[in-house]
Amino acid sequence: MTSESFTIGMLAKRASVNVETIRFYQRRGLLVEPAKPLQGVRRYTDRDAQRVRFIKQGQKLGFSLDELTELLSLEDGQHCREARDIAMKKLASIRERIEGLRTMERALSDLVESCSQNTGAVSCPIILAFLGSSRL
Amino acid sequence: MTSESFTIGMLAKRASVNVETIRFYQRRGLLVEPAKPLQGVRRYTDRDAQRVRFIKQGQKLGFSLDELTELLSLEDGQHCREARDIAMKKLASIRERIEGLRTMERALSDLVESCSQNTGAVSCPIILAFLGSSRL
DNA sequence: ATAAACTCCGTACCTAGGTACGGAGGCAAG
DNA sequence: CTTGCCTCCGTACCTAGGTACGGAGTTTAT
Repeated sequence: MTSESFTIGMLAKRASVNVETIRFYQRRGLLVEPAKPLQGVRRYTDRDAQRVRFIKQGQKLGFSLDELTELLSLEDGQHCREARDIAMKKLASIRERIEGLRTMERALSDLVESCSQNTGAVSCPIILAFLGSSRL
Repeated sequence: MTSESFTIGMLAKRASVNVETIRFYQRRGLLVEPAKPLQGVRRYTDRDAQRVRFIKQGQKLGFSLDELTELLSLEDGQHCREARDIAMKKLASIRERIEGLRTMERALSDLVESCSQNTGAVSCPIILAFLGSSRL
């Protein structure tokens, strides 16, 4: 049922990306550009579509294209330790980002709250907080 | 103690940014470029330094330069409700980002764990998970 | 067989938030 | 009065991850 090979436009459709994205990945070295036949256009296979989906999937998990290039070099599934190391590093950085955002969240929600209690409108606590960098 | 006015280089130093950043903010409309005297160079005051620090402070809280432009228009402290609305929107988007990251964190830590249990190295679960997009 | 649709290829453009460069003029100290 | 920073100004460049454009060749459908 899976067709043998298809054009770049079909590949893009199968992987739910733009044709330009495919070309961009080729330029970035994430995908190999198949040789162009003397007559006709380049042909792609399911493996290419799978690779593009791999990239998109990885991006959803927060991996950069550089990191995905690294992961793709382990494609054969025989480098579990390396893949795990990359994933663990990414996990650590995600946890850091969560912590940073939580700090922002606390500071900001404190500000919003003090703003709500600010009757009379003498001066807005948010503006004050930004101007005086002592807190935050 | 506070000097009356100073040059762009001094302003940059006081606000802990590069001179180019000051100029960039002027181009973006976050800072007003003072008129250039016929003789000599432009002069800046403590208010300018305060404004730059406001921007840097806001960035730390996750505000974009566009949002800070908006906040700076409320500088007089008399628009508490508007400032609070902006802050609340930002708070909501920060909470969304935290949720997204937490989803990534769970998925990745599951992968790392299954990787650790993968003795024999038949095929790496991380690679498999990326290839088959069914899970995640 | 011809028009529509698609591919190929290079290049330019986009957001965000700056950084870097280079020449011309100003300014202050020795 | 000259050496050596500093300012001014425009423009180009950077990362990340693409998107858009345009002309020429190819393929497909009618």
